[in-house]
Amino acid sequence: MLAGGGGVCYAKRKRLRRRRPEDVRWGRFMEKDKVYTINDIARELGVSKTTVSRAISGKGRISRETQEKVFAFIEQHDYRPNGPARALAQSKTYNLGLVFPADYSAVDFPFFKECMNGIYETASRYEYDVVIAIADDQDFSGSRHLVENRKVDGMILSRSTVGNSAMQHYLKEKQMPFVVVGPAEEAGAASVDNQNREGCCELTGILLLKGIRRLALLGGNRRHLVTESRLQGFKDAYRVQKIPEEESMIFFDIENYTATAAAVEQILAWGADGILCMDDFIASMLIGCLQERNIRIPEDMKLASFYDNPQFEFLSPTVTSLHYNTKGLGENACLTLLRLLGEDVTEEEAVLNYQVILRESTK
Amino acid sequence: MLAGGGGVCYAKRKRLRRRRPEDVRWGRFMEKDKVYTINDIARELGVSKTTVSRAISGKGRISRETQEKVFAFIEQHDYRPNGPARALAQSKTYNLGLVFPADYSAVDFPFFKECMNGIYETASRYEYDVVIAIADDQDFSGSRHLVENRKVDGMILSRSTVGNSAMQHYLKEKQMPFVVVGPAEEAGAASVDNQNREGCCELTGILLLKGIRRLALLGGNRRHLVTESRLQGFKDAYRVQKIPEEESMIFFDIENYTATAAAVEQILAWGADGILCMDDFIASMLIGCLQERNIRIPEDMKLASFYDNPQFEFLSPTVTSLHYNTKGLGENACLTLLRLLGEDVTEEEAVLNYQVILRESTK
DNA sequence: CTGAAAGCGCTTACAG
DNA sequence: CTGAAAGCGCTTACAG
Repeated sequence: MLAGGGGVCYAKRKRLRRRRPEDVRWGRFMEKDKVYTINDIARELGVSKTTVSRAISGKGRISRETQEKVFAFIEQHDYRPNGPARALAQSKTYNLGLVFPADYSAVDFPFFKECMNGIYETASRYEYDVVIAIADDQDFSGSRHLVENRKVDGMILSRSTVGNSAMQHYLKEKQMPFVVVGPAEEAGAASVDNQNREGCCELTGILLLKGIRRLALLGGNRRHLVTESRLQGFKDAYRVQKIPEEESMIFFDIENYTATAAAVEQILAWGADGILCMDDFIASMLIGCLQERNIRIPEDMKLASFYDNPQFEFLSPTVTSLHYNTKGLGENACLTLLRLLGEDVTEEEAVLNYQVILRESTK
Repeated sequence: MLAGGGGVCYAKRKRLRRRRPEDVRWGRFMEKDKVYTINDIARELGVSKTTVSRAISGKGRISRETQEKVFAFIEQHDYRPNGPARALAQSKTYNLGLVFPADYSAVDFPFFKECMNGIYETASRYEYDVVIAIADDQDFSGSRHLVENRKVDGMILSRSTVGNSAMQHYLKEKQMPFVVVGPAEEAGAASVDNQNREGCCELTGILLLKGIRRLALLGGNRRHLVTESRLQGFKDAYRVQKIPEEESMIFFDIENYTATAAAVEQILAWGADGILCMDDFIASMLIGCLQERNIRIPEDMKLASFYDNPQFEFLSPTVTSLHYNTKGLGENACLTLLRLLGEDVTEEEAVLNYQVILRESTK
């Protein structure tokens, strides 16, 4: 509602003549819930807007007294700086871009959810907002829009794929700071990662120690770099325990039931007694597939997986899996980016450890 | 890289003296990849920036010839308007806020993912970006930040809960346009919803027609309005088929395994021959719970669910469930909001139908 | 159809 | 420690 404005509503205002100084003085456009500008504060307090700005930002010398006066006013009238104005003056939006891959499956979502939560919370703590984009290697126009229209100060790429280099290259060329979650493609690019290789090595090692003799590995999309890291970890375990790799069988790109069933066929013919799945989605397809063939888990076949998706916690049998600190991963990605942006980040990084959770499927 | 600037890098620029007109004339700060402003275009083309602005926006009269000249230049130099500057001048950010609930469980994620995709794609089509917030009824400070710092033009609340009225009330008072996904709390607030009541009525009806005599309903969080809608649909089906409600048994707030097990106890004692779950998460816990007791599905107990989460597609038994057009829901939410913002939305809304997918669990 | 000018609400070198 | 002034890159009523 406008006081004295004659029923003029917000949405229509742009059709009116431009608001003029005298209108403000006369209170013609004063709303009940006035939105203060730095000018209003300066006027009311009898100081210059330079001073107000300094009090708020804390940059430059300012007397304690003046600063407190400004703070009191701000507090009382719930003043907040106008984002776009600040962004224009500082060439800084206080926005972070978060890029999701277009092709992630529903099962990856808990990963992205956790990651997003970590990023969001951390960004908020530093007064940044996060704007999203969805992109894949063929089309990252959404991300390009964010950089070209100067809507963000930096970006977080939430999954690195083998073919992602075009986008990373682009960002580097545009001098847009970015960090990638997972191994980075572009030389010198910042990245955060949880220890996929080490974790997979540990999990594989445990399976081997449990006496599994013929272990199969069901991998996901080979273009996802995480797949490669885990493969390395798998091989590491064989090396450490001096077991020849011939006693393993490896599959990739297991992304649907058909692929799973085909792999199972071979795995059974080969005589495996254990299967390691690179993610919970594969594990869930696998369980269905094995049950169909009346193969008992863990009696006939041991099973282990990654991610430790809470959705599969209640299935029977429960699946031994590797648990990551995904939220911490997001937090660290954000902290890393904030540092690139010149923020004074003093808080400690989250520790990105992993732990193997043993359940029925490997009993 | 800067031409003639002496190895000065972008990040350090703010420590340098302010860039002056003569620097630009002398090319002192010209980067290889110059970022053009509307002023540059005007100068190069020998027109005023007013004209350039008009050519770009298409507002006001402008000669075809001039417009084409401007377009050509823009195209060639890949000019994009500076977002913050435009936002400041127009009091319009071209950002939409998307509010996620803080408490959604992993199983809800496919829902939010689909919804988000729909929103993102639609927003992009209208040149809007989407910035996220995470909020619950107790704390919506993140959303408040978005409105108070004028970072968004409108908001989409991605789930309506019973206690959500505080936030909706706040938005209304601040005159921030918003639309809620699901039934709206605040009178007169815009909302989009898929037909939960109708869908649940249909699914329930099918179960009853299949000869299930004692049907139990396992509901989710009662504070989520979707729970209420589905309950109504459930009751509708009984009414339609003139079956007394005594032949049903209803539970709410089934959010963990303990609650599920407790409900199952009662359900079995009661002698149910069918169970309808309000979401896939409940269904997955239920399957585990029933298998533990060696109760066969569908022989001993029929089962049906909602959402049709692809993650559960490969489990055995496969579960009969209701499939929604969640992405369309997001699209429509976005279209509705864009209309509230005065955008000229001509495209048609997605149709939000639902369909029952029959699977093994009700055979 | 086009342009000069004022304005959006901030920040920041510069000069007291 | 404080302020006047210029600037960030757009838009838009107004006057040709």
